[in-house]
Amino acid sequence: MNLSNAIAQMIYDMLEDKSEIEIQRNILAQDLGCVPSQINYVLSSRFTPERGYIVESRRGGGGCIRISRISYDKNSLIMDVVSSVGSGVSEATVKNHIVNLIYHELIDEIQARLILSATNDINFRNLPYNIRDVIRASIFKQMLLSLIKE
Amino acid sequence: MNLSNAIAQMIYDMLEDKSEIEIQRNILAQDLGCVPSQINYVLSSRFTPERGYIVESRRGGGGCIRISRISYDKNSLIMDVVSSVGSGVSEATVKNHIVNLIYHELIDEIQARLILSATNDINFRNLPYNIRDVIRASIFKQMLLSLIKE
DNA sequence: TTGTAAAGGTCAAAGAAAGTCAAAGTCAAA
DNA sequence: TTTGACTTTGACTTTCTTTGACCTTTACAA
Repeated sequence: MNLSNAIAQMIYDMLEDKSEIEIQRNILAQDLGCVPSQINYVLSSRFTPERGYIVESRRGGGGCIRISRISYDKNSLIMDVVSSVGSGVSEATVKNHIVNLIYHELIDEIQARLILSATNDINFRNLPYNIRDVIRASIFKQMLLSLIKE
Repeated sequence: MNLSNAIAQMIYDMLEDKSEIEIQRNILAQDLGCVPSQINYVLSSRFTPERGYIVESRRGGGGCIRISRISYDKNSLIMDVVSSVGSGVSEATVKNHIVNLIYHELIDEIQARLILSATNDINFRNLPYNIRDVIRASIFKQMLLSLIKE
């Protein structure tokens, strides 16, 4: 297990029973024996809006980082995801959306697996990269739309 | 016995008592005294959907390859479909399979809609015809396998 | 009012995996 | 003997992580 995953896990744990936590970047980094900017990396790669998190911070003396979970209106979440996906989307971004959709119980594990396997890069092996993301976006959106079709 | 078979055998052995393993490509290659990309060759030639395997991976520091095996007996009908789909499949054929799978209650309505929208030709409109069926076949098989994973 | 220390932010380079692809090699069957 | 499927190899690519140098913002004391 790499460092970033460990840090992420620690933050997930802290968010277990609260919907919002405040951390001090330098202190957390010191506890973990890592460089402070690593915390930023973890936050920007894992605690994204796609996954349903908001990250805010305040600099200067007494500064801190606040991480909170967003709660969505369920009915419009899927449409929000559809419209936030542009003409192309990476595999990693799809994964982020899926994490959030599962969290909000809009899809179950099996449906998540179906979407992930349909959008997996393995299916596009022999296509040029710029086209892969376009096809993936189309598939992802079609699948999401099929979920709300009545 | 050639190298590829030896590698495959080693992986089969590791999967003997677990249904899922994680390996590190470079380490395995080093243990075996082969080039890392040989592992990819073995995986893509032998650990295929038709044979009931799902292969996933993560790059970068701490990256790894996860190989999971599907149990044949439980869902032999789905596996039959997977292996009857060749390297390419038409939209119409997918539909026929779906009807059949629903009839046998192996998938529900929502799952059927997900599969149909993922394999819909609309997603492949800017691809040449000969490629469409290949991509569709890959997606269809990956999705079916994901249903019986675990 | 201003200077300074104490936060956090940004970015790019280096490192650490895995993936791709095509050329070359092997070998058995026609 | 040729052909074609399968295998082996290695150069190059893509993705993700780690690190550190430098930047910006803020609170507070002088």
